[in-house]
Amino acid sequence: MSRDIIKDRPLEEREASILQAIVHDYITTGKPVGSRSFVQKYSLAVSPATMRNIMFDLESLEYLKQPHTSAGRIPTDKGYRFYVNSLLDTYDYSLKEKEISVKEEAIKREVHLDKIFSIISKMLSSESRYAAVMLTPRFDFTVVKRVVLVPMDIDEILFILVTRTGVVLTKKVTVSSNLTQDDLYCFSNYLTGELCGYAIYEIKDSIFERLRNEKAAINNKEMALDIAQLAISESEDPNLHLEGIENLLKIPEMVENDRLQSLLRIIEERNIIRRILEKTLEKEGIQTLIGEEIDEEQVKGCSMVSTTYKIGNKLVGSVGVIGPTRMDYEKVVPLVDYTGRIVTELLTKMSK
Amino acid sequence: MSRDIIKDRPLEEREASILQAIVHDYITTGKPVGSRSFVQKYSLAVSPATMRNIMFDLESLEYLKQPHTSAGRIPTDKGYRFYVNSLLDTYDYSLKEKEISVKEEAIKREVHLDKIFSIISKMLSSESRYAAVMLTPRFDFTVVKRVVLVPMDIDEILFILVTRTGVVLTKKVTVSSNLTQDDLYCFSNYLTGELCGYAIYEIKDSIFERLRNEKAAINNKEMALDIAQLAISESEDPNLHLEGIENLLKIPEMVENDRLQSLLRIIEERNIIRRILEKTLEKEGIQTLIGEEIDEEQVKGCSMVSTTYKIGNKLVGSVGVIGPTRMDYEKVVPLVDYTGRIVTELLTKMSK
DNA sequence: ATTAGCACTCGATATAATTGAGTGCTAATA
DNA sequence: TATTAGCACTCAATTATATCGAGTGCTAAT
Repeated sequence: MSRDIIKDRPLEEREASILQAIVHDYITTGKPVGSRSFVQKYSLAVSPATMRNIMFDLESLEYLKQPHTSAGRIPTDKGYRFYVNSLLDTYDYSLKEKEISVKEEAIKREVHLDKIFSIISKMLSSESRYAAVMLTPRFDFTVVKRVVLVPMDIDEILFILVTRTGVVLTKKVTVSSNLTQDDLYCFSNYLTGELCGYAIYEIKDSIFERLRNEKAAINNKEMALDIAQLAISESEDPNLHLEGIENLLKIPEMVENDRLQSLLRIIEERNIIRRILEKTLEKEGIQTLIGEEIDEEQVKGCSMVSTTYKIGNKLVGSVGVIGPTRMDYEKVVPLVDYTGRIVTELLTKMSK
Repeated sequence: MSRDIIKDRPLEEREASILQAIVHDYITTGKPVGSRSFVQKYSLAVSPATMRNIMFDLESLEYLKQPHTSAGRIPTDKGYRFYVNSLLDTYDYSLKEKEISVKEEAIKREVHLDKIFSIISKMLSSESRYAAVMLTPRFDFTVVKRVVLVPMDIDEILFILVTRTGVVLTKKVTVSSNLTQDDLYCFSNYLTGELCGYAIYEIKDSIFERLRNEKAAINNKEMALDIAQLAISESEDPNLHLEGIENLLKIPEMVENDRLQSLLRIIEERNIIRRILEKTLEKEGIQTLIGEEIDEEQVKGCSMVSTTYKIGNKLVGSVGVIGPTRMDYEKVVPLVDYTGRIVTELLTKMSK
């Protein structure tokens, strides 16, 4: 073993496996790992002194650190990173399939994406025992399939927009002039004809304008467009789900002193998480952000495991878990991966 | 002043006003109120000794208590109760109108009750700086106004049910046989005709059964009924909104040691709150539950201020605020009252 | 390269001392 | 009779001090 202090070199095999074990131990117990108790606990064939030497090396290489001089070692972000990377290399994702019971039947009949994503997030948070986060697809990107107007009252009509994914937008619109059933039927057909196949954002951006300048074959075209435009205008996308914060309150280290502040900011400033998740959209697949790798001043001592999901071949959102840096990655990583694939499958099936 | 220890007697005027002041002081500062500092702070024309005598009496009467022998006094539940009752007597609810800005425009076009109640709850929690709770009307009680079936795919149709309040239920239903536009139009009329005017629960309970045994004037009546029944079957009412728990995390006394457990239980076991709120439905108007008056073992050190709201003349739900016993009742009571009236107004308007 | 031995560190825990805002009681006063 | 001044007492909170033990780094022997 080289006692030379080199800041960066590949780990020897033994070092690597010991580092793994240390990180694992710390994740499960939460107590700094000391040399003596460690060799004892795992009945290792080395003396505490040797272990100390190894640990010293790992500390020089910045995989471990000591909370204070006379304490055991805990992983640094780099240590966690090493651990997680090994996991990622070796993991067999094909397992785990049955662990979650997705309420597919209920989801199949649901037409509000928000509800669906709520169900998924709740599932993920309760399964992981951390907080689940989910960035939902921008509604603006979904493609219109059909528009239906339904009379509700003498001066109110219901605007229904069905998208290609099966998601439905419904809004009430108040109109001044009296419209007959036939008028509405005619409007519906006109709007469906003109808007079908376009994404919401295209419609907002240019289609409306074009249609207004066009000559149409129906009476009262203006009114039909007014109705549609009003209903679509503020198609809010809250597009961030955050579920199961209560789980984080059960983790002692998250509640302690200043860490609670991090937590509060996460809850309140949802934009922080949104920003983080949006960044993960740049690359497909599972991603882990450990401690300081989360590049937000406000958030300290947290990690995030997330993955992207797709509709067909297009990345549309991501879903993941937020928890303390000392997170059970071994359990969470495959869980998140699995969830991502479920969502992809679900959405893709819907949009066919 | 009678130094006799009588367990219950009406308070003298001075005692009452001092009790008021003590409770108020404790609510704002959170520190036990001591005799010396109290007379000092408010430049009262009595000596600390006199104040001690009065406080002693108030303690004998169980309006105040001492956290420990050599500390100042804090209110008991009975003390808070006295304070709140005086507030209720004297309050001028007519103020406060403009303090909240209700996003009426957005709400008007919203057809999903859940969304509307979400907005209201969020408003209430951010305005009160405590957690808002809201029990929504049972969807089962709402009355059907119209049913519309819309084709979505070759084997999928969209079931839309408009209720008298303007709330819309939408569900996807998969059908085996091919249905034409005309079929659906016919179904829609049939279902509207038969179900209109009935409440969902009636339909579930008996109407379906009756219709199945009846001879109908349309083809494929069975299929129409199947569709409707499937869509309505699990008309979930999550019917409890809980918003702004993060506010409670900012209150030191809620985070401390065991109190956090109460909080966690509130979040996780939503049934607790549901139970409490359901009880408030028995009586119209504002209600306050202080400390132990909340008859749930799990919840300690919390108070709830709630009020009922109506559709027309019928009590349908309640809305309120949960916070620490040391809550700013003076602010919260009229706020909750106002919110309740807003909701009543809103719903009543919708259902006309 | 490994290990035994040993002095040293320092957080955690326990114990004692100090402080200060509070009390109750009593006797004098308005 | 109600109020007040005076005084001894209480006790949580703070500060100071001692002890313990699991941990370390270093050195010399294996």
